Amino acid sequence: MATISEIAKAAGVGVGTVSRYLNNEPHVSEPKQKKIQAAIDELHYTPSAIATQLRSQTTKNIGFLVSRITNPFLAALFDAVETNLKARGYQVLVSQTHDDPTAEKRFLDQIKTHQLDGVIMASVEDADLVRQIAAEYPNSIVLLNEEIEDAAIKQVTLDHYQATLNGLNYLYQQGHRRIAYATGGDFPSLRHGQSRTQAYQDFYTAHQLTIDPNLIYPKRHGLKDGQMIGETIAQLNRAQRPEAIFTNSDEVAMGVIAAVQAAGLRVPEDLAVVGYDDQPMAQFAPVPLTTIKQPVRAMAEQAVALLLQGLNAKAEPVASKRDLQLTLVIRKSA
Amino acid sequence: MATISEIAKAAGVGVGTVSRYLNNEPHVSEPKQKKIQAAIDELHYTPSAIATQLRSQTTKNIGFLVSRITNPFLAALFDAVETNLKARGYQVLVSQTHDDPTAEKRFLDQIKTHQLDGVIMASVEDADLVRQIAAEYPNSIVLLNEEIEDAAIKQVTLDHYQATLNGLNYLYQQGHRRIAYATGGDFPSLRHGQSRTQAYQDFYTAHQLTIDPNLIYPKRHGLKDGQMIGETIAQLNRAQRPEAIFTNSDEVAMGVIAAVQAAGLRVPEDLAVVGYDDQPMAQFAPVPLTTIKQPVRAMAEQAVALLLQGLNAKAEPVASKRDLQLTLVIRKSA
DNA sequence: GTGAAAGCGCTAACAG
DNA sequence: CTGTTAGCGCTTTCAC
Repeated sequence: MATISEIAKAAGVGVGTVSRYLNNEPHVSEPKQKKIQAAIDELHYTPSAIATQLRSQTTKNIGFLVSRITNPFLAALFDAVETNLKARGYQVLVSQTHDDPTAEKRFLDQIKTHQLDGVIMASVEDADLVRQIAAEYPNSIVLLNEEIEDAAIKQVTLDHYQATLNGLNYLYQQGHRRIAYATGGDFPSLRHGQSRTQAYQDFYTAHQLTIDPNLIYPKRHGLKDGQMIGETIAQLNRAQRPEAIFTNSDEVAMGVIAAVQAAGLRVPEDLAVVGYDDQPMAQFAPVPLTTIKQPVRAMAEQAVALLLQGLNAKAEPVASKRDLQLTLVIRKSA
Repeated sequence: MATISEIAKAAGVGVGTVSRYLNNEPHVSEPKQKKIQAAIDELHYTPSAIATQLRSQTTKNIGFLVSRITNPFLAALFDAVETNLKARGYQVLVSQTHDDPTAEKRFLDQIKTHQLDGVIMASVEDADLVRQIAAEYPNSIVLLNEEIEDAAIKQVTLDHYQATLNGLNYLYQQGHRRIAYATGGDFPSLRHGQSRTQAYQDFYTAHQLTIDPNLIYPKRHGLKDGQMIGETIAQLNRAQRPEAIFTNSDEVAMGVIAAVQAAGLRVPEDLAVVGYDDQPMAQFAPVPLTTIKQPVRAMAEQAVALLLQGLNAKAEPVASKRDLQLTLVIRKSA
């Protein structure tokens, strides 16, 4: 594997000149340019990125952390982030936690070892750890799709509280009073979904209704989980059964729909269902899904801008908050 | 940011000793170990991964190339690959081509610049380029979900020909004779899908049927594409309309189902549909999908083993071919 | 056991 | 314009 000094020798010039030529700097005479290029071609030379990284103390690598990329919403988020970052000359490294905090820790360690210039976290397992690392490297971390109560942490924030309220109120307008709620994490979660859960509680209070604890499904976020919830609901008798369910992800919603339909219930007549995210699949569900659309592109853009403005001195403009609207998309399921 | 020599100085030892300590090598006396550890703690030292990489000429980074990670099947493949590789101490870097050959080229360049120890390609845009790079770095590239006619290229191969034939024969047994075919790429593609397409042609020949060119849909692989195909089919009159359609991915199949159902046709009575991949979503489709299941885990394992055996001297056993079965999963759509 | 020193391949500062 | 040199932080001989 040829090195820069071999090229220098072969071209009969100094290594500095080769370096300058490689980096398109001025002050390299025509004849030497030709000789250098000839040497490069002949020896099949390719500069070593690692050496450059060591020199420049920067890798141009950004880490992206997710619980699992098979979650379509997270995949869409990654898609947008990667496209964005690649266009700016960065490579993206993906790590999945599969809900394991140690995986998150190992991931974050890479910023300490300088393998990563920065990270975008679309999942967080251990909020305290994140706070701690963020305190040490405030410019290298940004949260996307997760929010932590901490002004010092860069994060993309959306008004999930209001969006949830909108969804719930829509259901209310349709005449539903017994509305079940399937959270994405634990209930109440300390982070993601906290504001959604808060909205659920406030909604009940505002309408002077009482929450039926049996209608809270603090399950995980998969299709299978939704299916289990749907089966549970289908077994309830008429009085116990909720009239509608607000879920925290389209996947859960689709699982619910499949299960209740299999049990002979109709959607939305017997059970109205509202999803969250507006995944592409949502409109192709057995009953097109009413859901809350997240502005994936804008979210990714803002996350990237937030991160890059911390890495580079030259501040990039951060996407405006105005683009970060969550909107209720009404379809046939509710 | 503390460096190893600062630690050495603080601990009153030589850098070599610190390095040995860090790497758990023997020959470091107890007292020095303590002093070194104390210095490390005090200065918050973390070794620089880049320097180690430059020294060792290896990054422990593997690249994974896909057209787009939002394709659920590719996401599942990545999930399996990443999990596998992480367990072996490697980090995975994802690049999406979005069907752009230049993106593929930039990606492959990283193996020349030694940013990546190796790559797994789950998509290939320019087969010639891949052949060329693979010839140069035979140990650093493995193909997954793509096959290129070239014995010198490491790749995970499956019998798509037979699987396609099985799917088609199943449709034949159900009494269908006019069977449409939606390929994943161009028809005939030179790579992926080539064997599937070949099977389609051979199937027609074997049953002494004639292929109706109008029943070939050489579209791309998304939900939207499937939807368009479905709309096209729905507009055909009874005589022109196919009785069944064999698609090259579940996404396309689901798009087709949604569109024909929307147009008032019944599945499978008016149109039987067979998918490919057996994505999780497939069983939750409006009509649970008959499809061909790909052994994702085993495929990923074999790809990783194939790659690692090339990178390390110590040969890892490659997963057996026997696990790489494609199986027809019969559900309600056909 | 352990310190000193020589690089890994590149860039940037400094003389000419 | 351009060659030389000094590191970036780490590992690995090689003596002592």
